Amino acid sequence: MPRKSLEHLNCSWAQAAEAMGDKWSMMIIRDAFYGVKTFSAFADSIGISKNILSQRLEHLQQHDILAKRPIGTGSSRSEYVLTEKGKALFPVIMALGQWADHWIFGDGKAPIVVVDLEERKPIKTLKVESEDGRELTIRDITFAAGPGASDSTRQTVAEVEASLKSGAIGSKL
Amino acid sequence: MPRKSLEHLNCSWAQAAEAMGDKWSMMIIRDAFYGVKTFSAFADSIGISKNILSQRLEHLQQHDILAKRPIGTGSSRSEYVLTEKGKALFPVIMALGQWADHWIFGDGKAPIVVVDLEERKPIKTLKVESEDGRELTIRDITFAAGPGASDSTRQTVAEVEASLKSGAIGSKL
DNA sequence: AATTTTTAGTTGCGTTATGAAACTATTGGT
DNA sequence: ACCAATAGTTTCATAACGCAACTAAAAATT
Repeated sequence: MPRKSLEHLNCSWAQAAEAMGDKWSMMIIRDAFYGVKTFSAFADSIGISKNILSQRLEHLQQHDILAKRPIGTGSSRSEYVLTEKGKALFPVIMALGQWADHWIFGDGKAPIVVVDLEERKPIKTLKVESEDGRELTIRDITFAAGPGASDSTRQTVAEVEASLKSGAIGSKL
Repeated sequence: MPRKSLEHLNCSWAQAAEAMGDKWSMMIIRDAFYGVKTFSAFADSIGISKNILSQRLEHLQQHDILAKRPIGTGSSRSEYVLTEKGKALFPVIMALGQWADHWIFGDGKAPIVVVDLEERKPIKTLKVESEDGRELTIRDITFAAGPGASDSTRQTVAEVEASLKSGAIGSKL
């Protein structure tokens, strides 16, 4: 029984989970944002076995989140850096850190503070907002079938608007 | 060799990864936000084996992300719902979905659209911002030791400010 | 009221992934 | 030329996964 994959699912979160959804990949990405670049620096920083690290670096490269490139010019040694796609995880990583800061460590007890280099002050807490800037909770939104919805349910943006008026597919908590 | 845990690490991301850092937990949380509540609904929705689902629901309860409660009043059957701590993952889940929408499916091809119930329009893309509202990239921030930094490096907010002026511990990408 | 179906799990077992240590090969420093 | 560090790969015991079969209680159906 080969291990189950989520890759075939037409779902953003399934795809995200497949790309970075294990604890080692998450720690490697965190380290990459932190500025860690070399194999042994990753290994030392997160205490991962070298064979597993090797595997995960390969996985993250295949998903175009990390890229392996020669260190400096003309060196045959290499380093791992975030791609554009990887750097785009910035809001995800920040939101996750803020969540743990608040809900695991408690406010004012976070081991690491993320600071804006210009103002030298902690960054703003990420919030979900409507197009016009109202702060939203889970009760204020719904999930609707999008233009890339699977198979026969494919629809245009206009059709999504229509489906929203007549119930949509989302749910209230 | 027991499986390695990140629980002892004094790091927000390690704690977050330990709590929700595997693909099944992520999918269960996504489903919970979507409104899924019962054991079999989770199983059908994400195609997970029942023994693994059982384990993960237990894990998420232990981390106070999900709570098990009787369905309706006086019923002996139960359902799983997000706790306050679980609901606080809202920005994380939204940021992750937006990332995959853009970088895996491509804009305008997302299978699911998250819509503001009031305006009936897609929600705003989450961004990292400074305290005064400037949009920040990874190059605009640094990581500094916080008040809860481990062991001997513990310091006050004032000391963090001071350490920032003299180099800090963060890095540039 | 008796029967069937659904729900919510648990148990057993073969297969896969992980983790520690040992091993290799290349590079950098002295 | 020598020694240490870097960047992995290989080996093997053990833990976790995944399927199928099983159980027990509640809900629905006859």
